[in-house]
Amino acid sequence: MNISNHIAQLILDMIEQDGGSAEMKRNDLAQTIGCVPSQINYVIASRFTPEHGYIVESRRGGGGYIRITRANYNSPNAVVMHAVNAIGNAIDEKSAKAHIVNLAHASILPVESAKIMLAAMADSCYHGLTPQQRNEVRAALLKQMLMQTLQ
Amino acid sequence: MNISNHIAQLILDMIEQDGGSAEMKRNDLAQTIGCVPSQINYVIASRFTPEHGYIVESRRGGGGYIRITRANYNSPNAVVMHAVNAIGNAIDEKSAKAHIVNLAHASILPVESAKIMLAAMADSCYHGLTPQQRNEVRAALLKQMLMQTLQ
DNA sequence: TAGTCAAAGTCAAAGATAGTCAAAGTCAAA
DNA sequence: TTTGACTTTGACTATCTTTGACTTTGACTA
Repeated sequence: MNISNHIAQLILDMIEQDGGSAEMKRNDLAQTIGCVPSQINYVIASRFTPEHGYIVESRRGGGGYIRITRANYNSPNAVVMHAVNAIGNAIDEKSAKAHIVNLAHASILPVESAKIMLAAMADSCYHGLTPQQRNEVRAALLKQMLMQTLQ
Repeated sequence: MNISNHIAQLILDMIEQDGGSAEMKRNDLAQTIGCVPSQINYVIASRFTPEHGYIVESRRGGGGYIRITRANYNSPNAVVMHAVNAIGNAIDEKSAKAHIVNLAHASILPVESAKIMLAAMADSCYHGLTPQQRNEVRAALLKQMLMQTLQ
């Protein structure tokens, strides 16, 4: 068993115990497991992504922490998760908006929420970026926003 | 829990108790908490800014004090427009989130909307961009989303 | 008015965390 | 054997907090 799987399992256990979320100090966790701190980042980046249904927040400095929250996965949420997984790591304005409109149309997203997300998908917001960058940032944003609605 | 959070919580409680404002002696507060006086300044500078919706007044010398007041609002649209104007063409994650939390706290933004916007402000969404680009795109996005809520 | 003391303000250094990135290692499949 | 995906490592960076020396301001008294 490699170390990364071990770390992931520990985090999963913490989330389970804590009823849906886990908060930890990166250095402490690395210490108890016996790995370099940055490996925690690797594990999070590879196994606790929005596609996997997790939201990650963190803070540096004294009192810093990493918090991982699992979106709860009931049936309306499954549709959103499906969309999140379909987005990939880049998406153009039209496709992004189509996803949002679909979810709103299916009454899975409140109209208010959909409007805000639509506003954030407009190409005009991404002035100064290459088309490639735009699409990548847009995908990241859309996924984060959609995940947020599952909280 | 770090000391700064503790100080912030105390101040918040005082404001709550006093119905919107709190007045204190910096040295006394530092004494009771057990920190150096200048840490009070740090907490105020990082958590009780105008962006967070607070007004801070103070006076040195004998009988000196620090007074922190939660700003009160009248016309919701005006407040949003004020925020939009204050954002300028670049903003960092902390300030952006402060604005949103502030508007939500003043019941100008529904919690749902605020959550979505907060998700979109996270630095992690802007992977691959320079700090400058991040702040510019973030500002554009936040303004677009806030404008969207105007009625 | 000048001097003294009692506040609060400023700022930079040190400390405490977490993040990024690229190089090197591992291992299984082609 | 080569290749490529995945993992491990550590040097370097970014951010947030804590501390204390020094400065500025205001009130009061001689």
